[in-house]
Amino acid sequence: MKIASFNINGVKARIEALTAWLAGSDADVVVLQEIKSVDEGFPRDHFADLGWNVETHGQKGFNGVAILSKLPLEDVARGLPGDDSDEQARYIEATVVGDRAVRIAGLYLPNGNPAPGPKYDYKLAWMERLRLRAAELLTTEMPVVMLGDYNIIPQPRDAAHPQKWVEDALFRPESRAAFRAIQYQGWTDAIRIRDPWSTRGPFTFWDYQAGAWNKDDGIRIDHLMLSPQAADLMVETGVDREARAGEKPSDHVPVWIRLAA
DNA sequence: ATGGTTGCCGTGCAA
Repeated sequence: MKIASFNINGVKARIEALTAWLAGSDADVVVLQEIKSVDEGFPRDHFADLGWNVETHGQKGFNGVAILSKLPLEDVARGLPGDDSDEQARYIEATVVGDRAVRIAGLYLPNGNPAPGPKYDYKLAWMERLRLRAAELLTTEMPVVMLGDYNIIPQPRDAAHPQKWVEDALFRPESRAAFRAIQYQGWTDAIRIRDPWSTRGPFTFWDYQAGAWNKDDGIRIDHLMLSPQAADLMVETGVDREARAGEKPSDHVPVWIRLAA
């Protein structure tokens, strides 16, 4: 079972690029972030005609997450638990049954800039809710893949120029500590352990501004976090870097994992 | 150091 995450930065603006990438990938399950669409506006029929089951958790104008799956999706849950007053659409879960049942948690973690400030406070509060949900997911002892745009640069080697990010919400100590607090519950950072001694990258995001892609001025903020039961099934993982060079690209590229499930 | 881009929607905001 191949599982991917792709922050597409607008599903309607990206429908051609996304369709082309899906056709060239053999992904079975894809979580999307920043669909920037309400549920009714999502081009559901377009993807259904291509054989995808579609579950969305959308919002007007910004945010919004979705799951596309070739396999049936069961027990779909929308929204991150822990704050009924939170209106932002950033989290969706579902179970995919291949050879094994795998719980998928697709997330779009708040950016948090400018920091400090209310947006940073929201980011950290959201991460505390995610920590609690992640702990619950581990107790199921299922293979769980918790993946998406975390908006966290875990370590200096995850940025081309880490000194540029020291004041940024993606790299501030509190953000990184909150990420570690989740990771050290027992989650495996699939892209990092693919090349554990890398001193630079791989990157998953390059800003549209200032020629960041041409200078390879990237950061690694899209992550695949695996429960122990999922990590045991891991056979391959990758970053589809070439997607950033295509026509009308997203500023993120897909990250993926293949499980023996 | 500064300025640099894109998407949603029809303007300023979010990233």
